[in-house]
Amino acid sequence: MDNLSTTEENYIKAIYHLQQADSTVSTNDVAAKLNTKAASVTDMLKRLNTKQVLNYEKYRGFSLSDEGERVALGIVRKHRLWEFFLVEKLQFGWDEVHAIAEELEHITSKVLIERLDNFLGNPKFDPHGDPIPDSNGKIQTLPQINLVDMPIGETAKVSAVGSQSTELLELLTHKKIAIGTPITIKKKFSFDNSLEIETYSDQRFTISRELALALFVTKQQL
Amino acid sequence: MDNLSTTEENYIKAIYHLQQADSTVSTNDVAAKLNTKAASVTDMLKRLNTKQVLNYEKYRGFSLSDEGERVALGIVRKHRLWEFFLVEKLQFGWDEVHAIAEELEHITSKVLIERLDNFLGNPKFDPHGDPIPDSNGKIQTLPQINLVDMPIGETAKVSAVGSQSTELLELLTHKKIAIGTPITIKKKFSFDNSLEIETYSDQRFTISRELALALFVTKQQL
DNA sequence: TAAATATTTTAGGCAAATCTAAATTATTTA
DNA sequence: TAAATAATTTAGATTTGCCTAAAATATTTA
Ligand SMILES: [Mn+2]
Ligand SMILES: [Mn+2]
Ligand SMILES: [Mn+2]
Ligand SMILES: [Mn+2]
Repeated sequence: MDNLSTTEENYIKAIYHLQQADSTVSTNDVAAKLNTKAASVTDMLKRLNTKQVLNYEKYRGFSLSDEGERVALGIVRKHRLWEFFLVEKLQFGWDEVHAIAEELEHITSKVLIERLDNFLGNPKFDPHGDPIPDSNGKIQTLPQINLVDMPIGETAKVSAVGSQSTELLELLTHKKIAIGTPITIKKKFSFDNSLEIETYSDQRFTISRELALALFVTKQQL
Repeated sequence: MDNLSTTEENYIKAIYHLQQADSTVSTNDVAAKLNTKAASVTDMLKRLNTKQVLNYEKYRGFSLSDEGERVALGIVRKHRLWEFFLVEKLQFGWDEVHAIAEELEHITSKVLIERLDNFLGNPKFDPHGDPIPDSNGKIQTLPQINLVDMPIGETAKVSAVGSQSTELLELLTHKKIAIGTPITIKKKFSFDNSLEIETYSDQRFTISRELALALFVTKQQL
């Protein structure tokens, strides 16, 4: 059920992520995500169907098989563990690691990834707050909500970011907000939908709606 | 001068290593090293010639261009740094790392390898004792000799091994010999060409000619 | 040096992954 | 519901990397 090419793995992962966001995924969705053409996607869908990782009926749609999902989770696991390594051990910024992890996720050694996991202390979340599947493909999901949906007076910890852009990282670094930072909503201004928040006892300031939309929080401990 | 495929990189590295061992390299040599066929090698030689990494004239021979050598040293650098990482940080045995490094050496990020180098403490030699080229492609060569060529009474440190087999590793582990271990030649037996050696003050024993041939030593400090 | 042998290259073909353009099928809209 | 539009698939090419068999060239040997 293995011996998949890097290209096939990238398709499987793309379909997995698209399915997470919206259970019905189209040929065009995949083409857009992978910067390729619909005709190329159709070719690949037929191959993935033959390889049993996809259930595909032409013109009717497709979805990952159980085996396909297992494969996808394995790639996601590798991607996120490598991202964690790059940020924690090699001092990369979270905005720099995605492209590198996109290559590292295809290194095939099974034992390598298990040892890397141990070396890193078996992290449960990557630098963007996304959960790292365990070796069985189990994902520890956090009950997280968008910061704009949190009621006034409540406190929760930043658990994930909705974007990996350099611009967001720059802003968060400047405001000393990171994954794990506790945030309390102090006030909401309806004029521009900005929010007044408190991070530590002495840190109280206003953030834009755009920024709040890019932050997810949870009351669970990370 | 970049955008080389993994396959092209593997050919360049193979030609580099073959040139190190013997300055004239044949099509068949490359085919043997890469487990492929002479006709495939010829195809690739033409492509590498077009890409300026190889000087090639049909039926007359070929050799890496300066640019080709630069590329080769970059791949060797990545290969050996990753091997060092696998052994030092992830507790792999030296006999397990080659295949994994064979994949990792093709990860493209320039900054990744520089940060990895720093993270590892800028090692000069890989787990097999082979020198790691610096970021400019400079190699720190040690004046090393084969253990069988060392005179009686002299002491030197193990600097490299001539094989990466599990069998050799098992034997060296059992005899407590590693890269850096000082060895003194005590006696040579002409009957079977075995050698009596001393490692630490209280460790004195005989090794076979086969084992001695697999060990290289240097008087310089590692 | 001429024949035998070995090496290298060419010819022709195949599979993976991609593309554009055209055809087919599904969905929307009037 | 029929036409228009959108989505998907097919047809036919291209590039990379590889193969086998045959041809060309180089080297060795008698
Ligand atoms: Mn990828
Ligand atoms: Mn991530
Ligand atoms: Mn390789
Ligand atoms: Mn090595």
